Amino acid sequence: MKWDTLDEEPCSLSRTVAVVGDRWTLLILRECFLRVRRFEAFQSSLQITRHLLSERLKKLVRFGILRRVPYSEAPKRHEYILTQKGLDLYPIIMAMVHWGDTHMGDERGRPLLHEHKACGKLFDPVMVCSECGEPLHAKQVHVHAGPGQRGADAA
Amino acid sequence: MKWDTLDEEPCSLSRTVAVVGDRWTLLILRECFLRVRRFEAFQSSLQITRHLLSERLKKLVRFGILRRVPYSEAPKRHEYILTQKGLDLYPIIMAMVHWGDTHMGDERGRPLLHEHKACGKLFDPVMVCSECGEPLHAKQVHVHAGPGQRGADAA
DNA sequence: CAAGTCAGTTCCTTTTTCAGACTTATGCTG
DNA sequence: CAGCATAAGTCTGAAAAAGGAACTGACTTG
Repeated sequence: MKWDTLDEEPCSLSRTVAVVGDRWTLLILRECFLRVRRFEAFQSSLQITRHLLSERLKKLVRFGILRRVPYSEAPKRHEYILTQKGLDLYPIIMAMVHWGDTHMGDERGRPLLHEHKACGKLFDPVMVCSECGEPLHAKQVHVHAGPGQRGADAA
Repeated sequence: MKWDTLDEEPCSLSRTVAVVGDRWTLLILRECFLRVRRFEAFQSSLQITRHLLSERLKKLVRFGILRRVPYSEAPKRHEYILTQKGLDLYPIIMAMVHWGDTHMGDERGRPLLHEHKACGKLFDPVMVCSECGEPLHAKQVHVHAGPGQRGADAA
């Protein structure tokens, strides 16, 4: 597998994996959604090596997930803010959190609870069909080749 | 970071990342959802080295995502089938596919189209609140510490 | 009975990752 | 203004993971 051109594969999953398909990147994104924005803050909360953090942040900026915004001119300093493209990763993160809550829990209960400000309740994320609104299950989905297909790929 | 105990972190995202947080594992799961089940089939469609494939399949079986089921006794052969725990990863995969469709597309259009058998239409997956049914956005969610929290973690 | 298939395993090389020290620019403190 | 702190990196050598390719073993098929 040539990981450097994974984002050009005729498979949307591969293209997403090219961006978020490694452990550190997913953990960095978790921190972003928890409103962490600065290099030192990422580093100390994740205990990631500075070298890798630097590299991963650059990659996320290159892919347009984060924007590097100056917050101080005197000593030039920047923070990393989620773009819309980055914010749109939220369902992926929430789906992973929910799966972890459901299948990897321990006796202490879930680590975090999520409140939906719109309705004021604690909730779980549910994935539904955009057309009929019913919850989706793998076995009820049929896959067709789309216009962007080459041979046979994707999920 | 001690990757070998990531599945015991007080953070549901970390625990999920422990299982699916690498590129090969995600691509293997894609194939599973496309009904690939056998060693040779995974290997030839992904071009993964046999060594890594063997290791990843073992890990997925150990975590209870796949079940190794015999399909021939004479020469002992097995296939790898998604368990319920594995099928429940579907929203993660679909969220990734949808993000790829939306943000990593090229001029040829999307590689695959998904039909919901229940309603018969081509659809996109949408993540909604389990309580009010409205689509979820990162900025409308407030996070509270849950009973399983230690210090401060998770998304 | 030679060749092929399936599901791995073994061995060796190359690439990534890790841990920690070093750098650069600046601000704060006495 | 010397000395320490802070933020955001870069550099380096050792350890771990991934890649490539050949090898094994238990059959099956022509």
